[in-house]
Amino acid sequence: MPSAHDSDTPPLGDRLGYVFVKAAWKVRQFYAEKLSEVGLLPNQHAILSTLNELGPCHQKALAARVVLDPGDIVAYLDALQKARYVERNRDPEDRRRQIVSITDEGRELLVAADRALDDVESAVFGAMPRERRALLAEATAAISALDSPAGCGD
Amino acid sequence: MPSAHDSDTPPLGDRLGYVFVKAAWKVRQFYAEKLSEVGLLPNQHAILSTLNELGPCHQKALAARVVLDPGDIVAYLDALQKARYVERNRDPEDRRRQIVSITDEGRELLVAADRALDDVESAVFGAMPRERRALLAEATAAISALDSPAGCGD
DNA sequence: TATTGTTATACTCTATAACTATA
DNA sequence: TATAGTTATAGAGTATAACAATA
Repeated sequence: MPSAHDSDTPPLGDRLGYVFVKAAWKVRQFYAEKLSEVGLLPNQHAILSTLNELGPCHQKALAARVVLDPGDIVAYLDALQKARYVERNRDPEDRRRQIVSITDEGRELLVAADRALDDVESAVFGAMPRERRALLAEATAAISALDSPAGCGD
Repeated sequence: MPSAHDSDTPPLGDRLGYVFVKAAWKVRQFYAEKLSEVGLLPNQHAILSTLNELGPCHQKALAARVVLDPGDIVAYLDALQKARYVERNRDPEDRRRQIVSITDEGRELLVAADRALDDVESAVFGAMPRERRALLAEATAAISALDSPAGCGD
């Protein structure tokens, strides 16, 4: 079998990491589709949700929390600010900084967005047996906690 | 509490889908970093691996299998062909089509790439007990099998 | 098939302004 | 004060990736 794979080259479907990433990509698409119904990108929802959770905060802290490049958050905030979902105000204590806060309109939109996302979550994960869902949560938490795979950062 | 979230707007970290996607993104970055050591992009590895698994096939079939837009696979194949990792030959039975096949050099590179990915896989998932890994594979497969979340495509 | 263009995302580099510390 | 160094933000530019329209 000249072109068949051997044990050194497993099919992509046999790689747990590959199917894991593929499944997550699908979930993300479901999120994105749902969020587009309320006119939000996933990252914009993450920003609104984080602002609502933390309260007003500096752009840098916000970028760190939502794991966005500080150079990229500007455009997201520009769009959200233009639509009046967030406000930016100079910090009077350090005028280099902007304090970003969610507006009442932003909070309204966030509620609608989260309601929509609840549908996705329950559709994707709600059908699973409880133990399977718990396992998935555990496994993802363990992976998120990895700094860099051991034997990978050499 | 004017800015605190209520039950309608859970923190992002409480959404299983969100942490799932975030963990998978991390895994994908590990893959990408490792693959860059052998000079491959993730999609290029997927192409080589698929060609090795399926044998020579048409670009369209290849694109469908690796879930790439037929209009995007061209550039990946151009690069792989230039580096002699794949060959493109006109199908004698339908000279509009190209038959793509992996070369011996391509297969060598694939072996090296897969060996590198094995390191990532074992670092990320190797710590899990075998049964748990199997369950995780099941859970992700179930998600991948979803067409569109029920109650989502209305 | 291939080309072209658009969008989303991610990263890098540079510029500007404002702060801090020190001579 | 003046100067140097740092920080927060902004903007330009590049790269991967997914997708749409058309040749």
